[in-house]
Amino acid sequence: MDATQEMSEVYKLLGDKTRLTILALLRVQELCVCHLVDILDMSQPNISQHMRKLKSAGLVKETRKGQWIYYSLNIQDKPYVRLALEHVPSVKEKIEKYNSHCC
Amino acid sequence: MDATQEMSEVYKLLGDKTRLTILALLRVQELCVCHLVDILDMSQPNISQHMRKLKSAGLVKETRKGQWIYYSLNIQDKPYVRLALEHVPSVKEKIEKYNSHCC
DNA sequence: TACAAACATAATTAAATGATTATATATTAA
DNA sequence: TTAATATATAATCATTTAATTATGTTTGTA
Repeated sequence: MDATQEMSEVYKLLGDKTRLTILALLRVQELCVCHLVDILDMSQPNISQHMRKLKSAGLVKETRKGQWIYYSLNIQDKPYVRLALEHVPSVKEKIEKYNSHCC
Repeated sequence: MDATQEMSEVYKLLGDKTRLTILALLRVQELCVCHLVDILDMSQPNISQHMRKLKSAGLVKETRKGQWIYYSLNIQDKPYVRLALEHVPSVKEKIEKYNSHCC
């Protein structure tokens, strides 16, 4: 797959409001699925499916912490994704209440 | 429509290899439909449909020059689109032969 | 060990999307 | 005015996609 194709595949992933918001949230801090379900008010399987796509594209990575699986950004090597996320409106206020506890 | 939604709509448009290439080509110079048909080796209606989407999202504008309709970028007010296109692999070699004539 | 919680996966469905085919419109040239 | 060229639009079709529903897997806990 050529580079332009790869870029368009990534933009396709950003081309969904839910996923774009998830990535913007993860730019603030790592989060587990239950956080995302709560913040975005969507079903758990729906969030999981989005995370699977993001993960298989290499945009996020996961870390299990006991019962919870935390997702974080994995875009060091994708400067254009970083730039894209820098332009997404702030989501910090959506996230602050989750700083210390899980669901 | 909120700003994040708008951004995701734009990324959805970039999330197609044909359209991403068209935008990269237009970054080099304005082009008419017949150029794009020729360069991308796709059907005229197909290109026209893509141009309609790009135009209705405000990413390109058109100028009629006699028989031909030239498209050009219209992204002065969309810095994140400019940044995105700066990272698309160069398409200059695809375009050079069209500098002076039309189809 | 048994149960509950967190998450993933699979199957299904409805809607959106890209491409094709056919046709219409507008401009230029004979 | 007729024909040809460039482009747009409409209709159709196959594929993809987001979401839901149902079920499976793993981890922690009673």
